[in-house]
Amino acid sequence: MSSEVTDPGTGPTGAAPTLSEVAKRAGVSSITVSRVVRMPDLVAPETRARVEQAMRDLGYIPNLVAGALASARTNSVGVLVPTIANSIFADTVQGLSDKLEPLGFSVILAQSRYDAAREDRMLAALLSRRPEAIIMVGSPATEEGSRLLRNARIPIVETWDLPANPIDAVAGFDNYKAGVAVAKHLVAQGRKQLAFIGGDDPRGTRRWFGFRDEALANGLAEPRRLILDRKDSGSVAAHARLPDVDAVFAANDAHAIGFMSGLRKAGLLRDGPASAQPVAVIGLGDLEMARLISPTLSTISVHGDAIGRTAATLTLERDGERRIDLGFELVLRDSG
Amino acid sequence: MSSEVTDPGTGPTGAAPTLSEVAKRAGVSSITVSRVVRMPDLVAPETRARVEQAMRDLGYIPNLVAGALASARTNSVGVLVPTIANSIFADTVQGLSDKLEPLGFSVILAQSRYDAAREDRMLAALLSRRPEAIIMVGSPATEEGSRLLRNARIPIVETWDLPANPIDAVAGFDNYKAGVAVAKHLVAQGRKQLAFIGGDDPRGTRRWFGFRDEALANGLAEPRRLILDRKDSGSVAAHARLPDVDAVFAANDAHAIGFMSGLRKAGLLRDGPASAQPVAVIGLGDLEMARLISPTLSTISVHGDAIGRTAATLTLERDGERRIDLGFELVLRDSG
DNA sequence: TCGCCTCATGTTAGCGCTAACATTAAACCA
DNA sequence: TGGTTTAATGTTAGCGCTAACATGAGGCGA
Repeated sequence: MSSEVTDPGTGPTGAAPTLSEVAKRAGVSSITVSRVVRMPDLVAPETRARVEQAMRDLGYIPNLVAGALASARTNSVGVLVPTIANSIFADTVQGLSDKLEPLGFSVILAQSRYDAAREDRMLAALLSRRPEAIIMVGSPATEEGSRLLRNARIPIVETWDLPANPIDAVAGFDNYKAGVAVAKHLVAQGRKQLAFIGGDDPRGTRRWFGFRDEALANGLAEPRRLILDRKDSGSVAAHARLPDVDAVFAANDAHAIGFMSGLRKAGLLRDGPASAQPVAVIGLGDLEMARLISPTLSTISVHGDAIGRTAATLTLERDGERRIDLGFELVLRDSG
Repeated sequence: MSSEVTDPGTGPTGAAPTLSEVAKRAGVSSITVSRVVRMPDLVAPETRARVEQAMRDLGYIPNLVAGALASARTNSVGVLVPTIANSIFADTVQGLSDKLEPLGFSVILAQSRYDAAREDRMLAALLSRRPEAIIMVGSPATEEGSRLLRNARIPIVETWDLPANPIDAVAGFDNYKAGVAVAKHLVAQGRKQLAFIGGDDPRGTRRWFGFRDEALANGLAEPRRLILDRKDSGSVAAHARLPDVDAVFAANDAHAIGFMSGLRKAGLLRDGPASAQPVAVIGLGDLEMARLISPTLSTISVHGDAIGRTAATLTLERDGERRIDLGFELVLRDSG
């Protein structure tokens, strides 16, 4: 009851208060304070109350850096994405972080910017923080990156694809099949001159291969492939470079919408249904926008947040299936 | 020249190799290895080469957790955003991380999900990792959060707004003025029945006040304010709840585009210029999409990535102006 | 030749915490 | 009653690294 106020708090004078300062103030040993923080059930209620009061008095905030070193558990996961801005990967980061934060894990975020050297640097930087797992979009671009991850002896989750020889766990979908599905649909619609626009990153390329192979398998001419620079704002101009095509698969919704904008300028966009479109456009990602614009965008819907949540689960559970195919859906609307 | 291969690498057998294992293999003391990692210039070239070889042999990855504890420098910054998915805050995170990663800082990311209690928990979680600075969107929602940050004695950067009494530094713009600018423009266009749609978070509310005050100051009726749930997919339905309005300011581009979709269904959207629109629509954020859809979206353009970069600079430089107004621009296109 | 400086490397102690193993007192039981 | 369990707390050592302060060898000017 009587709190022995020997010192009214070191206050925000000097450095942050430590466990042992709290311990001294509460008249217990530091390990008892540590227990109050981590396993309060092991401490008698009165002692606990005294310690909690001391923590409040001093404004104690546990130092997880020291705790991590002592316990060899950092309670953090490293997350590597190509980019976080304007990208569907943000959904994945949100999904995994929603799952991990309540469990006391922190997310250390790094961006590779689609640059293999930077990716390796970021992987090394992440690993030097000793995360308990690494979740990344795609697979390491270099042998060196792969080696780093293999030697780390922690759960590694590759996402957004289904690599043939994963390092450890996988949560993604089959990008090749996505390309196939789009081509199949366009062929069924009677389209003849197909084209693919998008980047040349591994996943985009896999989509392209599926798209092309299926077109060829159906007796169509080899589709054109337009590799757009990442900054190539929405590929508005792409249409000029693709005369005569009657169907386009864009590697993401932003490119698709940009392309549609080019079509509109050329008078080749209708507000009617897919069958009325001179040029069919299919995107990938299923942004919220896709169903709000006119004509509504047909697209391959992938569950970015589910990928994140699944990846989080895979980092936490070491056993069970380590290769989760979250699939995709071809959502047909008015654009193609 | 002759590398004395006493032990061909502990290999990926047991735990990660430590500084002193590298030291033993290279025949130096651990501090020398530490120097090779951190200040290579202080080490003689031959010694350095020997140490580097040992590091390679063992696959040594420095343990920054231990280094941080010993040096009291974590080389990390905590970043708190309301949400990262589908949000313009992703630009800010990208901006700051692009600036900080090359300097060896890691980004620890946390989401508050617009929840004050979660925000406080996340702030405490971030601080327990002893970041060297905290960058957050907005200001702490609670007194407790504020106190935590004030006591942390590290640079704190509040962004996306210009709070009257910032904790430390600020990089943002005046949300109130943004609302004023939009109302002013709509009034000049001859619009009479204004409405505001968006969330009721602090920044959205500030925009609303500016918007309302300016409308009233111009003799218009008090604008309607429709508070949308965050999940309220694009506010397609909002139009039904706002009959008779002839101008709408949406707190973000997604809401604006959703509202336009509702207008289109109601036959109230033209492909012509702003003057031809029965209902003017202005967004905020200037997503890439804004200029690709039809009609193109008029919007308040804010520089999310510049906010991030500026925030990063403010964490690194303790002196100089600590309140940076990045401004905004009213970008007029065809929607209003 | 001596004192002094510089360069390269080493020694020592400790960052703030936790794992693992005491220790003590009370509770329990046959 | 004495041994054994259980609950509550403490002691000790050390996680892997770095700051701060030695140490020693060689260079160098007078």
